[in-house]
Amino acid sequence: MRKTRNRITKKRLLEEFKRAIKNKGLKFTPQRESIFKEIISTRGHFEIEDMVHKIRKKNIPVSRATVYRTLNIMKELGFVEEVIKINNKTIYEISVKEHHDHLICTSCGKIIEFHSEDIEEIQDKICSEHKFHPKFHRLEIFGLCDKCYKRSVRNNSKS
Amino acid sequence: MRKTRNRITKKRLLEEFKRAIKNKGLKFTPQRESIFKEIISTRGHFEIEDMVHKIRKKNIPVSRATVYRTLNIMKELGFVEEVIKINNKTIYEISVKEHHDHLICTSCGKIIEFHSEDIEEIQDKICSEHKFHPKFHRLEIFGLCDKCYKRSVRNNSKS
DNA sequence: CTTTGTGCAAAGATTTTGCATTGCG
DNA sequence: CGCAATGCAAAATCTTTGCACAAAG
Repeated sequence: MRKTRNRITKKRLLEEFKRAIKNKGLKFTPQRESIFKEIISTRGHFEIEDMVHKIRKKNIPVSRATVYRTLNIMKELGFVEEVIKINNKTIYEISVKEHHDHLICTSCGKIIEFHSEDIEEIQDKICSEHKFHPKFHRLEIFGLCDKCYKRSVRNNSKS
Repeated sequence: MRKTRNRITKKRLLEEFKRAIKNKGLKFTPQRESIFKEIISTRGHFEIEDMVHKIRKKNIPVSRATVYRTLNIMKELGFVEEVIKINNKTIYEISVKEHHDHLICTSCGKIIEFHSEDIEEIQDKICSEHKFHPKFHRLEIFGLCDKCYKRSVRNNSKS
């Protein structure tokens, strides 16, 4: 939904990234550009190996080392927020995109994104109660999507 | 607060773990017992190396391999919920303990735990809207604790 | 041109695994 | 005793780093 708006945002993000890189006296290389684009389009959910291969397919030579180094720069510059690993799968969060949270199916890995203004408000309240200064958050609800849930109910009744 | 109640819970948890292990035809060894205890007492926030050393200090021989293997068993049995890594730091969540969420200071690593019934309720609503069947969730708010926040304000005004 | 970036391969770090031995039940 | 668990060391992963060469500005 709202594809157009999304594309504009991506373009703008890339520009911001370019500016930030240069401001720091660093260089804007094809590698950094394509890595950044990949991260945006995968919304931060990707695996290093895949990213390397995808970028190489676009005829931009890139090494794992460069991906790691670029990710670190992006972290420093604040373009990606945090790195977590869930079962060897690296997940980065893009800071500038509209915030959303995740429903994650532990069976098939499906990720459903959602956003709740109510939750955001409560969080702000909690933070101020604890004198905590939030930068970003991550809310993940793990469970079964409807499909997997139904399958598991079927299987359990057998055992 | 409520230390006593806490200790009872730990003991009960250990009993449950023992039962579950045996039910599966597995063996309840000193290693597994001490690993389980460690996880409970650190509330899932620990590093593998530290755990190995702590347990060895109690004169129970243990290897990293055993810790990893035990963690996998505990995951299968549902005693720990998920494994995430934040900057090379492994965090496990104990499923049975009272649920709580985290405020995590990205500067000093301090973790403040909190619980909000309001958030739980909203989550349930969201899940049912998406036909999602939650098993557990994780809410982490990253930011700066008051101390680090004040320090960063001071430093920024210099640059 | 100068300085930073890149790839490669080696080094580190973390986690898993095969195998001989130990020990719970 | 028998089967599972353990420790060790080797292997498999994942990530970082040193260095020589390439390329952005």
